[in-house]
Amino acid sequence: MTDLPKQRVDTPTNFPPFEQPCPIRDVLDRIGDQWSLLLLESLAPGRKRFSELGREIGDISKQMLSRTLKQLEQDGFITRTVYPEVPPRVEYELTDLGQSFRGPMQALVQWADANHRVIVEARNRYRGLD
Amino acid sequence: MTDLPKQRVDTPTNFPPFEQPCPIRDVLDRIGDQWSLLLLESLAPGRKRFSELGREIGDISKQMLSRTLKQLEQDGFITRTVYPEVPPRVEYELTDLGQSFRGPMQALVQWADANHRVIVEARNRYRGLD
DNA sequence: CTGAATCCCATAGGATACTG
DNA sequence: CAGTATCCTATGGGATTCAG
Repeated sequence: MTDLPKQRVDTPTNFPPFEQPCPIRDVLDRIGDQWSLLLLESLAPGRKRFSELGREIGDISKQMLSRTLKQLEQDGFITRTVYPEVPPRVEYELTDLGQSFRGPMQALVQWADANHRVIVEARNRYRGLD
Repeated sequence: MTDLPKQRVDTPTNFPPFEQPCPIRDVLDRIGDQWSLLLLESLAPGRKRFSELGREIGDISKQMLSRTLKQLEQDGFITRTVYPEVPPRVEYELTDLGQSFRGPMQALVQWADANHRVIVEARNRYRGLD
């Protein structure tokens, strides 16, 4: 029984609460994990099957691959199609929602790619003046 | 002594490794945490001080506020200015790098805002067919 | 092959108390 | 006010094993 993660309405903490649970945070909490973005990227070219995704990502465990795909399916980013064959085959594919996400995702990816160098330099500079 | 997080080159796992440590992942690992994006958003309008940010975010602990700001500073997203006054005042402000990040960030935020409803519906639909 | 279940550890992140 | 240090819990996520 996978009880879905509750919405963080619990402990207020030492700063006075301010905004209601916002959509941004809700979305980011889901696709902000270690693998979601990578998987959506991998699925961008087209439908792929389980192990194919595993190979492409490289260092993801089967467990996390499975979990993350399920999350993405639940949230409506991808579809999961099972082919009742002898060695089972399952294919994943972006939904319209998933496709529509490619825009902002690409913006992010491109920015990261373009600015990675600057960031690394900043880190090194920071370390330098310890 | 805050030893910086190492680069995940350790255990290969059960899938054969595939890509070298990529910039995307490196960047996302940093701004993909629970608070970075929120803070960058908060700082978008202009420079703000520590407690001001804390109040705006609402449910962030002082500790995480401090840590996250330091991370963002290290990576060159923001600057930290200390005013040697009686009650100390510290202000944070986006750097050029931080500013340049607003583009992709806004894309993401707007998408999240626009599609949150659809996602929530997808989740509920999924729960329905248990 | 595609997962689910179990075990286990490392880390994120909150609470609190203390400092300059 | 703006942090830092300490402690502690919850969660993320890998490894391994089991199942259809």
